[in-house]
Amino acid sequence: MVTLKDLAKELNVSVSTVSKALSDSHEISEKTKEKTLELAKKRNYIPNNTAVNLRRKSTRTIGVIIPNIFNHFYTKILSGIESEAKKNNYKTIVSISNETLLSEKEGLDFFSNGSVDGVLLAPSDETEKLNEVEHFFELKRKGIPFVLFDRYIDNLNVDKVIVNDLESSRNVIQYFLDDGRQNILVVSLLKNLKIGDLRKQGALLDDTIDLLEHDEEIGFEIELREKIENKKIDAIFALDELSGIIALNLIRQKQIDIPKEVAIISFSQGILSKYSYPKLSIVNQYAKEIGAKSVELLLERLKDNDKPVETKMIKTSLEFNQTTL
Amino acid sequence: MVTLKDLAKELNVSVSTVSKALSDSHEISEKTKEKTLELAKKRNYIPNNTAVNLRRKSTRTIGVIIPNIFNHFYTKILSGIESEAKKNNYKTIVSISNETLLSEKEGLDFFSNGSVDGVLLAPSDETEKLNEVEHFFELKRKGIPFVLFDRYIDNLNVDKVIVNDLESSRNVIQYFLDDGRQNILVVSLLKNLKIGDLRKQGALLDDTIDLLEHDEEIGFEIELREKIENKKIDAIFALDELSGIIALNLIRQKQIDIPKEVAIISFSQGILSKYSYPKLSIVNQYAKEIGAKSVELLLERLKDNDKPVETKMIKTSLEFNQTTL
DNA sequence: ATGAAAGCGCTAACAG
DNA sequence: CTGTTAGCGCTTTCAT
Repeated sequence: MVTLKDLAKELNVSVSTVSKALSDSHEISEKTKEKTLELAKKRNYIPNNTAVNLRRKSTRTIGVIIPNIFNHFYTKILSGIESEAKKNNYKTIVSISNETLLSEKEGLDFFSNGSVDGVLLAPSDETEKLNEVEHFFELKRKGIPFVLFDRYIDNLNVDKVIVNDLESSRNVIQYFLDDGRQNILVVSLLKNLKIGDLRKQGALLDDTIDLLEHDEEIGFEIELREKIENKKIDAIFALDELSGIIALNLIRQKQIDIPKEVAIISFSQGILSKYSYPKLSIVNQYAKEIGAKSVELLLERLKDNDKPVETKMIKTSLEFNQTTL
Repeated sequence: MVTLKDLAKELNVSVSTVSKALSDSHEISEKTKEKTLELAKKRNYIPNNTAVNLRRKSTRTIGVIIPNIFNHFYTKILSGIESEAKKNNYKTIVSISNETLLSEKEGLDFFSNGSVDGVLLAPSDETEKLNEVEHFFELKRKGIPFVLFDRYIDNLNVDKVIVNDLESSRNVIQYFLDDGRQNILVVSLLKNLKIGDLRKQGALLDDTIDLLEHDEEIGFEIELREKIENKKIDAIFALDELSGIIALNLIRQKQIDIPKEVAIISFSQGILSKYSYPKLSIVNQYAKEIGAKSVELLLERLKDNDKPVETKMIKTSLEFNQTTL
């Protein structure tokens, strides 16, 4: 590894001269700058990031804790975070909690030790279910700037980016009703998740609406099959993509006509629903925006730690597809 | 931020005593250790990672450059990398190249400045197509340990983890032939990609086998539709998941019986094919293993930079599904 | 225009 | 058992 010292020695100048020359300081003569630049290039000099960070007391890096990397929704958020961060000359470092509380805590510990300037975080399933939130409060106590996205935690007074789930759900149901559909079934694989709560609340607009929720795919499919066989249903609203796809496939398997006999709409972020046949109509969540907004909020917080806490809401949109509606 | 110095002052001992006490050194008395630990906890002391890294000249961090985070194959690899790294007490930092040469280079630059101990890298589409590989050789010249995975680069003498694409393809075709299928169509959306080359090579076992490749979904679908209408086909082998799904949906749309009239097998990593209807039969690529093996190779390289370069091959497996075969 | 020196927070060799 | 000191590589203030 070649350091400033090495260059200085070879150029017969001091370390500080080299440092200034490389950062194009006006204090240094053009001639010296030239020579220095040339040698730096020749020797493949790269500033040691660790040393720079230590000196600057900033890393220009954002830590991201994400529950699940197999969920297209989160990869899209991640991609939004990445590009917004890059735009602002920040790097991103990702820790995947795999929906476990332990991993989430480990990730936070790692991020708390000066590796990053701030943290973007979506709590894991487990964290939500156990409602174990002490580590978030501790993070705050430690004074580490962070932004919560997608999922939320009660009473935690930090910057947040959320989605208008409740309202979106209402809109979907209203759409079905306006379309003359009377026997609506709401399905979900989000049992016990806070995020599911809001969607559910919005969906159960009146008591004619039936609900089937489960926390596991196989069981869900079995129960759904029964429901479809035993009950008249003319519309299905899936609160998550997976239950939407499973419902779609089941309906097709039963040779039930979509959308004439049963219409389907699902919360989704695109990948499974895009390549399903027929294509699902979806409630699009603009995951990229969620990521970008989170970065934005964090950078503002980094600039001014005293500014009042903010909550940004990202609106969903209904994306109709005539083959399922 | 609370530092060793702060603790030392408050405890009326030297910085080094505190440092040693916190790392449970045998040189320090139990009493001092206790007191120190207590205060550290009370003051929420966290060692500054940047300083530790600078001092140790190691970051215990692996940099990963991945072409595409929306591809389930890569997220699976990433997950394999993450857990294997964690197991070895290494952290992971991810840079997404979005299949562009520029991003890939930027990622490498960032990783070259001491932020990571070594790099895991899958070249982007663009890099492969342009065959622009100078930056890899430069990385090697800089002496940064790295491992190539999934995609490969000619003449680049580094550790590699690859998949036995060629052989797998041959096996699939052989399976079709043994099954009495005569009119096999090979489809692909991997046009111009090296990885596609090997699969193609293996698939075009004899000249009765027809090929349709494209680099874009819409065009692919149009041509495929024509093919299916004009030609007798009793088996389709898709060299990538997307073309597989598109073919599947098209066949279903045409009311052609699967698998009686047409059988389908596709290269895949699970997500789209798992939730397709009917489920696709696939060539599974064991993406997690690819990730884990890459980490393994890198850690070995980190330990001994002089050990001979290695290439690990991860074997695929055929996963049959009676509804498509 | 250049250099000396201090210091970011930590570890570790060495001294006491 | 504890402390002193040097130094990781860099930036920056303050001489010169």
